[in-house]
Amino acid sequence: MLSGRVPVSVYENPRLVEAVGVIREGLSKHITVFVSGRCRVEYEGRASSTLDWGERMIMIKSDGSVLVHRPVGYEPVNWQPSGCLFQTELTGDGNLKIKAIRHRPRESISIFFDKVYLVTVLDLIDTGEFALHASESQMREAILVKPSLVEKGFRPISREKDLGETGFIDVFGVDVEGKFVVVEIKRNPIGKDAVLQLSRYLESIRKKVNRPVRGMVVGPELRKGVQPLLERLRLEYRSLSPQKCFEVLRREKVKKISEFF
Amino acid sequence: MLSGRVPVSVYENPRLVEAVGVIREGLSKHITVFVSGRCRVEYEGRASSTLDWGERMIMIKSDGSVLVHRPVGYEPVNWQPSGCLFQTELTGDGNLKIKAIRHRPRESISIFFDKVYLVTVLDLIDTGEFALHASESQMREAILVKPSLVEKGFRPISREKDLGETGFIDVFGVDVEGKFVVVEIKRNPIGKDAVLQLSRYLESIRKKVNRPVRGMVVGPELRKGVQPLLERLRLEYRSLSPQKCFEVLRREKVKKISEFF
DNA sequence: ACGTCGATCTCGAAC
DNA sequence: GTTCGAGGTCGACGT
Repeated sequence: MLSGRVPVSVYENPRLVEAVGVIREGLSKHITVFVSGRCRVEYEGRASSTLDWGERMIMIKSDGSVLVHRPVGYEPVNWQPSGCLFQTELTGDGNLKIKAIRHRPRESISIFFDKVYLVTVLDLIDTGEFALHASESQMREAILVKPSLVEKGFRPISREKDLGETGFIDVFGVDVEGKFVVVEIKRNPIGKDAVLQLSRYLESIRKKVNRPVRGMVVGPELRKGVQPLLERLRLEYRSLSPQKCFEVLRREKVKKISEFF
Repeated sequence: MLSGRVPVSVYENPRLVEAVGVIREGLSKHITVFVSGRCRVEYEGRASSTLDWGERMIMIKSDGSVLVHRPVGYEPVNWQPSGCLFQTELTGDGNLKIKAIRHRPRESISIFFDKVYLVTVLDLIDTGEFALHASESQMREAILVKPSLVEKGFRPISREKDLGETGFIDVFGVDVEGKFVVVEIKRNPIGKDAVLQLSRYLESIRKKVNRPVRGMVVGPELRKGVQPLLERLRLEYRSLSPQKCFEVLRREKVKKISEFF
C-alpha cells in the first residue's frame, strides 16, 4: 500500500449537499465512487429509458464508466461505458443529480437521488494480471504445439488460412499419408453450423487443389443430431477438451522454462 | 421505508474473521453484500481464468449473482450469473475465501482476500418500473399502428410470419397495388447481413406464392456499401428512426386514453 | 431442456 | 476512424 493513501472513505447518511461535495471530489480525483440511495434514472441515446424511484447502488469508476445496479440481476439496469464526463449538482426541487455524458455516440444518463444512504470513495490499486485459459485460439496453439492432439502423424502447415470470401480455416495440415486435412476447432459442443461451415471451407479448397482433402471438426463433444450430418458430408470428428489443451500449453511452458536454464 | 429496516450497514477495516461473520449473515438474509479489499480470483467452468492480487470491489446480490469489479472498465473482470450457492470461510493460510457455485453449467469462482477494507450490507427495496423505449419490436408495433411509416397505402397482413427453417419475417403486407411486401426492420444501421437475410426470406416466399413480392429493409440508415447490394438484389430501403416510432406509439397511447374517457 | 436472436450489447483487432 | 467478429457473452422467447 502506498504511504499515506487511504483506500476507502465512507460517508453514511450524508445530507444531499454534503454528498454532492464528496462525489465531486471523488470524481475530480479520478477514483471510484460508490453511492447507494433512493433514486430514479433517465437514459437518452441510442435508445431511451426511464427507471422509476427505488433503492439502488451506483458505481462510478475512474475511467468514467457508470453502473446502476438494482438489488437483483447480474446486469446493470442502466449504465454508461468508459469515457464519460460528469455534472453533479442539487436540482431546484432538492434532489441530488448526477449526469454522465459521453460523445460518439452521444448519450447521457441522469441519476436523481432524494435520499443517499451511503457514499464510499475508493482509491484502489489493481495491477494484477488477468488470464483466461482454454479459449478457442489457445486450443489452436495447443494443436500447433502438439499436432497428435488431432491424430497420430498429423503435421500442421498453416494456421488461420484465408479463403477470401468464405472465411478462415483454423488449422490446415497433412496427415500421415500426405493427404490434406482441414481442421475446424470449437471450444463448445459442436453444432450443425460448425459442420456446415467446415463443409463450405472444404468445397472452396477442393476447387483449388484438385486432390483428396479431409475435413475434421475438433471439440469437446458433438451436439446430438450432428453425427448423421457428419457422415452424410463425409467429415470426421475428433474429441478434444479445452482443459486438455490448457494442460498441453502449461506443460509446454514448463518445458521452455527448464530448457532456458 | 419499512419500520425498523436499516437499509445499509457498514463495517470498515474489519478483521477477516469478523468479515466472514458479516458476509455469511448478509448472504443468509438474501440481501446485497458489497466487499472491497485486496484479493485474487479463480474461475473454473465453461473456460477457466486466474486473476492475480489486486484491490477490487465485489458485489453479491440477493438472487445469488456475483460481480468482481476492477477500478476501471464497464464490465466485471469475473462474475457469476444469478442462482449461486456460497461458501464463506477462512482458509488455512489465513485468507478470507468466498466461493460461488452454480450448476447448469457447472462453474465456480473463488475469491481470496488477504485484506478487507470495507464490508457493506445493503437491504434495498426497489420496485420502480423500468421502461426501455424504441426497441426493434416497438418499431414493429409502430408500423402496425401506422402502416404509412413504411409507405403510403401499405397494409400489413401478418407479423412475425414463420418461414420454417429460413426464419421469421418482421412484417408482411400488401402495397397500394396489391403486391406483396416483405419488411425487415432494424433499429440500428442496416448492414449487408440484414439485406442478405431479407433476400433469403424473399427467395423462400417467391417459391410459394409465384407472384411478384417486394422486399424492403426499414431502419435508421444504411451502412456504407450496402446500397449497391440492395440494387443488385432489387430490394428497397425506407428510412425510419426508433425515435419516430416511439413518438407514434406515444401518440397512440394518448389517443387510446382519451377514447377511453 | 435446447436453440435462436437481440442488445443502450462491450471489447478488441484488422483494415 | 470504421468494420467485423467473439464473448465464460446475458437474457428473452419459442419449441
